Amino acid sequence: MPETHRLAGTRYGNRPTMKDVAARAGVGLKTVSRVVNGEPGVTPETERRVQEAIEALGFRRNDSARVLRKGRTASIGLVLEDLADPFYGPLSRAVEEVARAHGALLINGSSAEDPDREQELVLALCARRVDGLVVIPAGDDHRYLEPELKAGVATVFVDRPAGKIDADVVLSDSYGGARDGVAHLIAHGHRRIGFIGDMPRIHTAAERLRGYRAAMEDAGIAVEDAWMSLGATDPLRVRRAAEEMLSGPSPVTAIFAGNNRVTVTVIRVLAEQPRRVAFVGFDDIELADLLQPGVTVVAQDAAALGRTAAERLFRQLDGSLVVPERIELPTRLITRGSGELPPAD
Amino acid sequence: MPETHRLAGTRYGNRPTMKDVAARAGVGLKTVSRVVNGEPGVTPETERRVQEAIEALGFRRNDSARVLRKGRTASIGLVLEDLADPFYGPLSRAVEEVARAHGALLINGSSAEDPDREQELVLALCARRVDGLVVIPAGDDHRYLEPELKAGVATVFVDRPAGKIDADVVLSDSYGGARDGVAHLIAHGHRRIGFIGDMPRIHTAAERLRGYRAAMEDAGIAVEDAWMSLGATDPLRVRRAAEEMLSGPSPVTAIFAGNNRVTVTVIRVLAEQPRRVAFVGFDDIELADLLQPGVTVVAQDAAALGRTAAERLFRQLDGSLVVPERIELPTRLITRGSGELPPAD
DNA sequence: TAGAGCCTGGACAACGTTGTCAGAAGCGGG
DNA sequence: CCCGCTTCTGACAACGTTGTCCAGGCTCTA
Repeated sequence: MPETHRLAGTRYGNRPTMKDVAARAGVGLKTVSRVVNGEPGVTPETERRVQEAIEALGFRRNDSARVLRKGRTASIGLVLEDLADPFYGPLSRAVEEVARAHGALLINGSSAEDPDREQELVLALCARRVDGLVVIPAGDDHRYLEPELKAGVATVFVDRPAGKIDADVVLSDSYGGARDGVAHLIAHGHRRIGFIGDMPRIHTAAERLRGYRAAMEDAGIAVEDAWMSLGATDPLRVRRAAEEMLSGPSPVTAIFAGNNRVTVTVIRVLAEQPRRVAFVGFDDIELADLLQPGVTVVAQDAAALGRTAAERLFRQLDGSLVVPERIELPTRLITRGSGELPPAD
Repeated sequence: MPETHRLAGTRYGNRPTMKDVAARAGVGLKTVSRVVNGEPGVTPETERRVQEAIEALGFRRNDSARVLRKGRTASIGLVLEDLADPFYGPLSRAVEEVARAHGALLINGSSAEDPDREQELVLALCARRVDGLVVIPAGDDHRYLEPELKAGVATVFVDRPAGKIDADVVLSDSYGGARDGVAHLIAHGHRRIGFIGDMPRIHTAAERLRGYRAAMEDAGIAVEDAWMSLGATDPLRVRRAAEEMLSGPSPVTAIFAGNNRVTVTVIRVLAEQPRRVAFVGFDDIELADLLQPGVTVVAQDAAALGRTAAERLFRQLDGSLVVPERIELPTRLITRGSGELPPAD
């Protein structure tokens, strides 16, 4: 009575299993398995009968059972900060493409920059036995991953290095990029340059700050505290920070922004200013070329970050990689106008 | 000999199981299960011993086995068109938040607007026994999902309706939004208005085209074929289409763009034009307010689409929803300047 | 002190699949 | 006509977890 399936009544219907298919096709369980997996040694006639039964019952192999038996899940996990951030979209997509090329699915989650949530997510992924992990870390202590690494879970950190463990990491050259960006402003005559960035506990933020300081020092400029705002993340605080450094006793004539979110807010503030203030931002943003003036940025290639990380991940899984490495991708200064404005004081 | 674990030598190390933990803690298998799941009936002293063993071995529960036993995976699948598209980032994030609130993980994939790839992804997700699916369909025939629906896989379609099956769907009011946007241009004196949109086989594209036609008809304007470009997706073709309708025998004085990608390209083209051409785009874009002139758009709330869909999904899983419904979310016309320019001919 | 009842812990089966292995059937050659 | 070989098929165990059920030890009361 095939109807019992629908009548069984549990809200979550009983799905047909290979056993059901076998019964319907009048063959053995293993034969169904063979057909489903395209293994050789099945007569065309038998295969047809099995296919028919599969079709009729709407059978789909239960991958949980398969994974349990085989050990590999053909899925990888991606933990990032915020899927909605335009910087992570292309990165995520690049990871997905590589995963797809290797027949793997992508499970992903946003840590919202919260170390606990990061750990929770990563461990949940490990419990699902993902074959590998791509992590954009929020925290700075990843020793909780030691058992996983030992167990052979491939792991690559992206955008920021892992904390207190030895693991692969793929980064953009935040320090060099920021230094070049600030040096660019200095080369155009600026000396009072503001820096607005994220909390220095975030590696990239710290590196970009370091790049800013290095460029200033190289030029022999003493940085004033009032020129730096660290940890301003939400638009309101960024706005306030920008307005303050533009109106203090020694107002800045140029601003360097530490990431894309800061950039969009600062651009808004600058658009309201009576005088032209030079600007360079870290991360490219869409339509930057169409603004007046065009926005000069230090661009990093988010897709390349994701692709590089994912490829490394699968090379770990191949067994062709053993020693963790640190890969740093270059950034690119794109001049569009805002960074080439002269000081206006 | 606990060392055998490390020595075992299979590249994919043997992970400790509950059995190993039980042996080490000197308790029964089920007791470990109880501790791991926080079930009652374990002495604090026993629990401590078990926890210690878990810690020492780096044990993580194998969720594949758990799923196999329990039937639910606590994960949902999201199939969309392109994770890298800024429209889908917030949508995806919203789905994730709702999933998280329900203790579920999110698996997602991009169909790249390819129906076969959509089906492949969806079926892979079903094989993993996701509890539910949020699908932004690429194809127009979803009968392949019938067995899944029957089996109780909660399913919600977003942004575009399902094809040939009866399922929940959450949409933006593409027709109404486009009609309003075009009517807005007409109200500002335009009569020769161009439309550049995606392939009409995509539901939203067809609806927006329908809205355009409706607005034109309402105003008694006969639409010329040269004013419409359908299926131009890549920047080059969009550019060509825009340039053609701006230079023909009866050049348009305004353009309506069918989605965000078309919008950014058209804006570039218009910026190069000697005369001012009015513009309204479907979908809001970042920094639209800072361009000269500001970009008038018909905005849809991507996060709300995702949230609504996901909430409906979990209500299906609760069992509180039975009858598929079609929910249409309103759009909002945001005037910023480009849509209020008068005709310049 | 015996009996009732509770609390803790463990043995065992089951979930749906795949790997192993052995049996059955078909076929050709001696 | 029988043997041996190949080709196809199926029985069975195992993967790691959880649900069921029972046993043993304890406390409490009469």
